[in-house]
Amino acid sequence: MDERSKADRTDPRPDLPGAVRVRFAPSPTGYLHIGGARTALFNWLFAARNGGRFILRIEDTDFSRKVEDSTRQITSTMRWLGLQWDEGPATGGPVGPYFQSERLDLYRRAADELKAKGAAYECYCTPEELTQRREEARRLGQAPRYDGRCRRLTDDDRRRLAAEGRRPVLRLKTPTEGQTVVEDLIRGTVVFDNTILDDFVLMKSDGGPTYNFACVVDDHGMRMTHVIRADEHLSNTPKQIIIYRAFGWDVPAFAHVPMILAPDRSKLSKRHGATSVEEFQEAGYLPEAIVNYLVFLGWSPEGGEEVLSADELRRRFSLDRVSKNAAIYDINKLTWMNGHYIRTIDLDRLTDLALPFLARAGLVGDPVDPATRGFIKAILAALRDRVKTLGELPDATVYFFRDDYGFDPKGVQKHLTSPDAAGLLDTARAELAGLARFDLESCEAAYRGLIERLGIKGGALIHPTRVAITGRTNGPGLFDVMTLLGRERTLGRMERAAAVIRAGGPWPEPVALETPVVPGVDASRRV
RNA sequence: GGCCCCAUGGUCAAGUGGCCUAAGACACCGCCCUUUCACGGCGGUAACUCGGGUUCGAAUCCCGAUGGGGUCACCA
Repeated sequence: MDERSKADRTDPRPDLPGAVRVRFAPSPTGYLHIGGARTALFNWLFAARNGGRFILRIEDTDFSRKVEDSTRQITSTMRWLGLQWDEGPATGGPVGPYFQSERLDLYRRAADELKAKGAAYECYCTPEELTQRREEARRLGQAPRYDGRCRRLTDDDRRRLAAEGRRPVLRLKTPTEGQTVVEDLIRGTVVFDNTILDDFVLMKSDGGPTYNFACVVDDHGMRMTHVIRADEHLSNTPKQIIIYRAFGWDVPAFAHVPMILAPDRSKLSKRHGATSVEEFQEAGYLPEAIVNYLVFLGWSPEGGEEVLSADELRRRFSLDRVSKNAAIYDINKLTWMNGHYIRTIDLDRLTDLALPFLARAGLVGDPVDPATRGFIKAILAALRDRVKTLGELPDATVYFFRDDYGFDPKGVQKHLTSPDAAGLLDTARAELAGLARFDLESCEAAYRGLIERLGIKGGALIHPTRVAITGRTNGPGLFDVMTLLGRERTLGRMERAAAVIRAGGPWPEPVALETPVVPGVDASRRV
């Protein structure tokens, strides 16, 4: 039993701010994985809830080439989500550097310390030899473990082997009996038999640390009080605890959060479609929706609420309400939640968020002039509860920006083919033309009056008009659309439609827009 | 395969021995609202993996089986 891994342990470094210190330690793979984002979120929330600090550390010991770009990508996405770190890249902090690639001397010194203590030793076995022995063990049905033969090397042996040109690795002398116990804040007590461990590698022959070693040296060096990470690391934990013990260091508290799985219950990977938050960002999901959705994947509040703001979350998050079972992420629910945020956030903010999507589709300039911005804001007010992602905006709004919008064949068929449709449009157009003011109330009053006089159903006039001026059968209320378009464009479109009806077609095809599509996202939503 | 974790509806989940003839949300179906599509409202279909225990009583505790997942590198 390790008493030191209890949650209520004291701060090992009172001189550092925050009693609680947690970290998110991604490797720079080029994007922020959805699972990583949730791990980061849980850490961030835990720190906030406990008045602690959230540290970002980049685990780039094996990603020499594109570290900078990847880091930029990850940090910018984290900022976009609102997960600001207290210490880390760009912000710095008292226990940096926050890139593992810049901490090599720290690992080397730590390695020397273990070697001096006799807790670790050099091993000159080559990868080829090890692979060979592993295969042989497998063939004999034995566990492929390193046999510890280099533990017994003499100084002469080492000189000789080095003279052969062999570069050694550093291995830890692991206990051959007993048990290592992980007191996990989420899983409870987890016991591992030490016999399953072999003398694993701490430092590679190129002088770099292995993951487990770097992780321990850094978590200790950065004074982490809690290590909150994905479940897949649970089986690494006994190794890490043994490293802490070899140094004589305090062990932090561990909390292994359940994994996020793909719909087929396997580990989330690229073949499942969208796996990075950047992809969702591009498809028009809002950060608050992603955060809200992600936190509910594995955590639930005491009340039955489903929608909580980040501030609320920061006040209420707790590790003891994190569930133990892996969760499958459901794009449907995320999309629903996104729709919820689209229709409830501040309209000006929604407008700002929408702008880039419209610009990318070529519907508006970038930047937009104030008048256009106002126009877009008004459109959004009428349209916001009809879209679930920002990515749908270009298609849903084309006809406000262009006159070459296409006509839905079914809509035309249904509402613009009857012989008197053209006449009806003409009559209505004349009515609208005579209006003193072209506002929502006047338009509606005019139409209601006309409908009454003609003795027809509202839809008989409203539907044809809608298809004529928008090309489609759905959208905001007709009078909203009319006033948004203005008198001139409304009347012009009605006149043009009447002409096409009389000519018997043809009706323009829908224009092609560049709409960002996330693989796997759109497909599964279109049910 | 060894080791470890997990197991309530299609999905996320509440539930910590009696309040469970098991909440809520998404999705789905129906109805209502309505000029369309949405939004919203109302209602419905749908679950405690199985087998043993413990107990007066088990979704809740224990054991086993089954299933799913993770992990077993000089990757992180």
